[in-house]
Amino acid sequence: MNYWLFKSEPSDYSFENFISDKETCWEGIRNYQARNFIRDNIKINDEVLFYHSNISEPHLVGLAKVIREAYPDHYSWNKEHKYYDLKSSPDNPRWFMVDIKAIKELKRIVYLKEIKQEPKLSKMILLNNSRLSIQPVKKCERDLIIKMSNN
DNA sequence: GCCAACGTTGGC
DNA sequence: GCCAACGTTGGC
Repeated sequence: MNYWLFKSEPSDYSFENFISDKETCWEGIRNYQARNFIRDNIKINDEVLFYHSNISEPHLVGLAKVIREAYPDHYSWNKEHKYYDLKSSPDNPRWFMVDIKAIKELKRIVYLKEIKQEPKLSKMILLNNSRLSIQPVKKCERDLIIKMSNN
């Protein structure tokens, strides 16, 4: 099993929204690196750490798991939709998505500030490529974050 | 709201 | 294939 971090702007889609939906498709990824993770690496039952970005105190808020592997992001050929991309089509989809299911809120929110203060987490992509919205997390990193959320 | 970092686009 | 211009992300 692999671990991932998914970012979401809470004004757009918060973990609370996700909990009430129970499940969601992760549409709208329009970055090739993130797309490749979705298409090639994210597998059923992988765990997802849900991150709230672009707010005053960015933080990890909850856990989810993957319930459906890559399939074409059909919003990409919907002209009405904000995620429309004219170079994507049903015959030749450029963008993909997965479905995830909410597991639970973390017992306690873990702030970006705390992650920055923990030397063992200094290699996290979160701290080194702040723009990647889907990123792999090492098991040891994930375990430490869970431990922090339990304290 | 600002702006640094960085990915993408497109002219050459 | 280079690289300037541009757009977006996301921390602050």
